Amino acid sequence: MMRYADVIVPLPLHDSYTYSIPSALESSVRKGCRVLVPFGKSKSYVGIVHTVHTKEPQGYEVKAIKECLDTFPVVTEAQFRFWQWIAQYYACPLGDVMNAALPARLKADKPAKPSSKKNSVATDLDTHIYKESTGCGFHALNKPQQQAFDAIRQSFITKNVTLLHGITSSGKTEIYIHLIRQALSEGKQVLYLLPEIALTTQITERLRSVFGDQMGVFHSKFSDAVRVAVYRKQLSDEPYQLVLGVRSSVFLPFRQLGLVIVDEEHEVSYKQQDPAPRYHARNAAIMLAHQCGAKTLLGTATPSLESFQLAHTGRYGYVSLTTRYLDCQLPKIEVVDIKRLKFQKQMKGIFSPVLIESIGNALTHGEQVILFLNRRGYANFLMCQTCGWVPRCPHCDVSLTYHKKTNRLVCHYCGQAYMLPPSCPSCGEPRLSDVGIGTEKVEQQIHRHFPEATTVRMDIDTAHTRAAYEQIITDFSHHQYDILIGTQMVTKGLDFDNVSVVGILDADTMLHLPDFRSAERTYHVLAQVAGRAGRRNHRGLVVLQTRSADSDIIAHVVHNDYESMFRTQMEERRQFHYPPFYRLINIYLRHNDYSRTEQLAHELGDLLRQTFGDRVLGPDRPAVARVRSMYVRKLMLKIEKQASANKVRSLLFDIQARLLQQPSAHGVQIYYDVDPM
DNA sequence: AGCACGCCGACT
DNA sequence: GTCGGCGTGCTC
Repeated sequence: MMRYADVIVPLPLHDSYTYSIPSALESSVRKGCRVLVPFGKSKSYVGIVHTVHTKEPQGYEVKAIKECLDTFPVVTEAQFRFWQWIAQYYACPLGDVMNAALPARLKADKPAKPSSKKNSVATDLDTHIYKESTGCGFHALNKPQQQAFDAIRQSFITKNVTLLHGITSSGKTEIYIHLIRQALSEGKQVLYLLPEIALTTQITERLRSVFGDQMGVFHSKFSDAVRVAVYRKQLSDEPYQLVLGVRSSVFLPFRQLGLVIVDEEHEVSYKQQDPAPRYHARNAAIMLAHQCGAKTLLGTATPSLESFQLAHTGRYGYVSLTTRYLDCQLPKIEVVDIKRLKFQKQMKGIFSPVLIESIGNALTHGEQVILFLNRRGYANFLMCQTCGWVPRCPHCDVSLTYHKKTNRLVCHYCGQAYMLPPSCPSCGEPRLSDVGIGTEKVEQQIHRHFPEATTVRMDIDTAHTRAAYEQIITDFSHHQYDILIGTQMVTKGLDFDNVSVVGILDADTMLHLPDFRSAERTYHVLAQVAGRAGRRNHRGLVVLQTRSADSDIIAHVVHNDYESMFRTQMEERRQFHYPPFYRLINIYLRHNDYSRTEQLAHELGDLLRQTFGDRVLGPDRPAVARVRSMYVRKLMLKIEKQASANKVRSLLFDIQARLLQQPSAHGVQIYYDVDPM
């Protein structure tokens, strides 16, 4: 009897495609193998065999599989289960999941380039694989750590997920190391997840010194060849027992997964924005662990409200660690009311007198300083002082950021750079003034106040590659620079011994973003930045400049009072129907015609309201209402947490189908962002 | 997502 | 008369 294969192709298509299996390939084609299939008039794709069956398809002419690329499956049964969950929960096609899950070279129809490339693969790997494990060594737990370790083990007896809430410098990594060692000794595999920019050489080397060649590293900045090599090794009979990786490492094959560690679990960068699948790596990791019968440890100094809430209600285990390593004190946080100082004309540009004095003190004592400002570039934007005209990106509907060094206007959304107009195109005024501050301007003003100080900037512009990023960190920790000026990037678990002062230049922009999470995020970021200050036996100082000196959040940060922040924020979330009490689904609608976009968005809104009533918000213009010349509208759905996610999804798909039936809905794209950040 | 097919404007 | 613009519709 003729055999057929349902194949997943790496395209955003909802249907599965059925091909006939030529008799010559009958023995090799099975579930999880890659096959080369013709698709359309002239193209071929590498797809993954999903099902093999004998049911002859009706209504179209079946094409045959051209080639089978594997003798053994490259996607395991467990991975299929996980793919299916991602596709269903995040409302996206399996093809999108396949795209995210497999390194590019596994999806290429030509095998990796021969000989010359092979060498570079080998050297690439060598740089990431150390010789031998140095065994246990320079790593006994202190008493609080040992207690936390025991409590986590105890908690895992009854809970699948445990939250480790440990303040900065409490030595969470040591605890992870002991848990990993424990799991490995039981023959189990461990996945250790870190946010992209927290996966530095520092942490890699630390773990490498303990686990040697039992550990593999999976980073998106590694070459595709290295990623394929790690993927293949995980499929082999001798997989890495420990994988240290970024969010996409949840898609690696595991045989005996026993423990997943999600470090910095509160990090919003775990949630993928674009493209689909828009998955949350922390939540996906919890599901992966669940499907594999493994345990999950969430670690952070500042838990997300979601995780803390689940720990609070007993769904997750909860272990806290409140003692700092080597008893180094938490820094002193001095709040500076820049609104008042501005009024009294005491501000020295963007610096308060206190900050200037503290920086000066640190420098004379040979200590280092970190200045934090969550905006890169020179100025926020330019504005014509006469008519108020502001340069905007013609493709993306956001204002352009002025970069002084290159004398260009840059769209921070699509990356496009523009020449400065010689005069205001709207009224002809020859001078445009800059509004707001960016890291570039901070650096310039620092040079004015401290001409002898050496400075380095860390933001996407200076640290766009992993190497550049690592270089800045290394140079700064070797005191090649006195002052580090940076965006969010400087907040990520970096430990510099010699930093005595941290300046937060403007806590307000973050706090006033039009986003229900802005208060929580501000707390996370400020608490993490503050944790960078302080040396062994030497209390650090944080100068926190703000226009909202009397706001709750600032007080919570100053008193290191997570629980009050939690209570205050939870009350707001409850009142305004936000997570963790409600589940959010953003529905995006995209079209290249302005009025059609507007009209269809309203029609979709009406259809949604017929089913979901006032759980529907919008349509609204999203923060960026036009991307690459497509108009975008956003609707938001707020669903009670206890409602069935499957029911909601099928209702959504019904409504989408009804809208797309109309001839006027031609050329419209609809996509979902489940649990948006 | 590609890629071909198709139906209208400016060229040899 | 034909070349080519990119709108639209399909891919097992």
